[in-house]
Amino acid sequence: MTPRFSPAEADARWQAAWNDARTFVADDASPKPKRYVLEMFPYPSGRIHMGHVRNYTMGDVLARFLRMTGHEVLHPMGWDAFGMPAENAAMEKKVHPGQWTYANIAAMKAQLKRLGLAFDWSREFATCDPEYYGHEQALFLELLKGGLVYRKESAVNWDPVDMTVLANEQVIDGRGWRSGALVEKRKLSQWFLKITDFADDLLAGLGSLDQWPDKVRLMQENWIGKSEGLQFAFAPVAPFDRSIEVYSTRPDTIFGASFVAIAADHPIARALANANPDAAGFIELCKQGGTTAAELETAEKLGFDTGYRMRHPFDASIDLPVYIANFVLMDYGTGAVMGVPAHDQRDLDFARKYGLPVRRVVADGENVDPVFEGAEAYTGPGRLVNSDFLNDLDVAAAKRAVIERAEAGGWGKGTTVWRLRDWGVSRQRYWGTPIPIVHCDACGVVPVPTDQLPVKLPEDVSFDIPGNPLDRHPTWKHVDCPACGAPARRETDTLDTFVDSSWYFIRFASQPDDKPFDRAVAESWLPVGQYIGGVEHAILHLLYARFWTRALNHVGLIDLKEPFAGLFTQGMVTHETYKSADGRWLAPSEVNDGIETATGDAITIGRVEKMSKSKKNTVDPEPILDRYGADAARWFMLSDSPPERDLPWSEAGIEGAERFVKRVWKLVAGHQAGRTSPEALTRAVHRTIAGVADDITALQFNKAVAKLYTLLGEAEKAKTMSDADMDALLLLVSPMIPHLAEEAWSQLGRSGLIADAPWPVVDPAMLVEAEATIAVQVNGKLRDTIVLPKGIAKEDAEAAALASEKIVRALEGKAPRKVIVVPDRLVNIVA
RNA sequence: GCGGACGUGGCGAAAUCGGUAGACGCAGCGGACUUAAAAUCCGCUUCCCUUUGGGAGUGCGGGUUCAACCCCCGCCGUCCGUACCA
Repeated sequence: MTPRFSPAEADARWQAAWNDARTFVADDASPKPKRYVLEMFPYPSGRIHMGHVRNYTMGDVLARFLRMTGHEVLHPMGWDAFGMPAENAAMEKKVHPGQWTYANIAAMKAQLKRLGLAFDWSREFATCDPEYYGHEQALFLELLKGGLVYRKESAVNWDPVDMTVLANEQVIDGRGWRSGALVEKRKLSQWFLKITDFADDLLAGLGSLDQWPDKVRLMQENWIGKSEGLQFAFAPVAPFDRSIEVYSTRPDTIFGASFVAIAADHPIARALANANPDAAGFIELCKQGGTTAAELETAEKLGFDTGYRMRHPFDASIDLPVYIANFVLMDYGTGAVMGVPAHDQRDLDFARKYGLPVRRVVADGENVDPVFEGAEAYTGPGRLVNSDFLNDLDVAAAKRAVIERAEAGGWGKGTTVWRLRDWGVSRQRYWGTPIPIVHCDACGVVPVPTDQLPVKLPEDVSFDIPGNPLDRHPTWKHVDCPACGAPARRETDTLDTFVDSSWYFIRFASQPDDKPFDRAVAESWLPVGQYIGGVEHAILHLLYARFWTRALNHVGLIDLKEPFAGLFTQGMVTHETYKSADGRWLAPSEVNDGIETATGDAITIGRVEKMSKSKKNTVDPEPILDRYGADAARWFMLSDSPPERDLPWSEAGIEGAERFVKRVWKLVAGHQAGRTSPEALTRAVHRTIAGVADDITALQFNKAVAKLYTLLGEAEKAKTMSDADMDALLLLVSPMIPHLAEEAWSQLGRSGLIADAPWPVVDPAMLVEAEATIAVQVNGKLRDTIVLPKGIAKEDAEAAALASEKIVRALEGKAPRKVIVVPDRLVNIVA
């Protein structure tokens, strides 16, 4: 045995061995039970970061463990390779986006390989490969045929910096999710996917995802935003002559209505603005309001009385004034609401400001007073009061009654309104999947025939000026119509990159040349058993992928609705932040022992935060691998913090991990064949086999790590260890520190790769202990512990406890009034 | 505002069903080895009291129970998500 383990030499050697033996190549035809482990594939920025290391290490441990426990495991890796950064690089560095992207992929792949991840690299692809996006174009056309794609002129979110359209999901606080620029509204002809067709099913499906975090399910539920209510028309009071459609989830409170409010860009408001400068001024004022959370919270409810009056549908004697109000949104519901101040907080604020009636129509306990006094609207349950034919009904029954009358009278309809909008997928960018459509003056929209796919991106493009290079390319868009042969134009928009990531997991499972995937093979792997990634994709990617899978199911391409059976969202890797004496952020490498190395000045240590370039608190994985090796880095990523929580990176932490790796090697190097273990050690080994298996299955790697530390400590103390126990220990650590495990396995003369060895078998007899340490309490306070045979009778345990000297002393002569015995755990004497 | 998660030593954290709180790691302290240091190994390490020993202790205040980090009620704090959604 070599006295030292040298990762610098051994890591690469074992990585090559796995590669040569095709150890981690998944076999579609395997008779073993199949498992699909997937981590969210990375954007090829050029360098991996610690977040990648953590993410992929977790998936790797699970994948290796599942292989060891008899599964055929699919654990693939690829690249989410289209997107804006490549175009930005093209502009800044005068390099083609493709060249930049593929160079980045090569660099990142080399880095990932150094981690020794058990990936099936034979299935690797990048979404910017023409093969991949060609198949994506075929799928797009299938969805078009299936009626799930349409084109519509609509107001879209325009990002003026990236010069492209954004989906609703990609606008955060009114700003582009990538550029951070304030989003503008523009009218454009856009391609949409009918995600709203599946709104109900996407919502219902969340109920079946019991291996997803509740948090993510809730976020999706809120995003889909189902609400049920009544949409109805208010009739005008002459001389006004237009009715107003409103939507309300509380039609039961209709007798409490005291005004109608319309959005600033409601057609009636705009018509009025043309005639009335004051109204126009007010509308202008509304538009100035900010959209950030803070601004909205403090924004005052403002209204403009149009002078119009609407008739109450159940009481012709009530006229409701029509206001233009700044809190009503045109793009939700009908852009108009009925105001019921007593039972809606916004309406109440508004009514108090403009002196409108506030009438109670739902009883708050005993309080039925029609004059509502409070400052907080009552939104709880209760029976209806002051409401004519609704009186005494509860809220739900009253809703039904109003909807029924509205429908019978023909002036309203029970309606479900969704927050979810159809997914606009057109992007005015170059580096994305070309939308496979030709526009012909005679034939209109013509799909590119399947045998002409892929529609490839042209190589000769320039990024000298902003805008879409495809649109200004001299020849690319000029083609003949596939239907009639007349000169026509290609669609120059490309698909949102979230389309690319909506089906890559299917392509990983099956990748024939002639079609996007083979249905039977794909179905044999899917759904993904365990999907691991950041919670930042809780809505965008995870909702789109769920939709896309349903869409493929809908057009008959796959028998699958939910792509990801299990989801795990891991925490971030964080690090302390440092600031210099004059307030500059400092990188960890610029700091030594509280001093800025360059200047010798004392620094300020800030909070522990997510690693980010702007705060300079990143740690590059590559030098860590150089210095400590892959196993220590992997071990640290799994240690201490529960995987769903943030992991604070520290130099001391990685050194601790390295210490563990060295200790394991030392144990192996000192191992002598043919000896025996003390029974306690063998018991510990079996306890640990069972415990670590449970912990890995539950993705509680930190607990598995703790158990392995304990076992190692016991093995070190024992001084002598059987071959079987030695092997078991190596097998247990092998998913986490595979390079050392292989090296030890080989040097101990074991045959084959440890990666191919089965998980050790637990001997249940070894889990049964002969004795139990029993806590003895007096009045609930611990006074002694006694060791008794396991399964001892309650009376005997009680007698042994009462015989304890410490207990006699603690009782101070008092007689026990009651004794509680929990078998093999404790005796509590109440005196 | 609404929704959710969380709150345990100096730090990251364990505690499977209401049953010995703090496993394991980091940092720290003491010791061994060494000319010395590093590395390594051994020991200690929740806080308080003078000890054999005792007391307090899981954000705060109550409650249920023989027994509460765990269940209930009310607060406080931190983080995340989200929004004039009618």
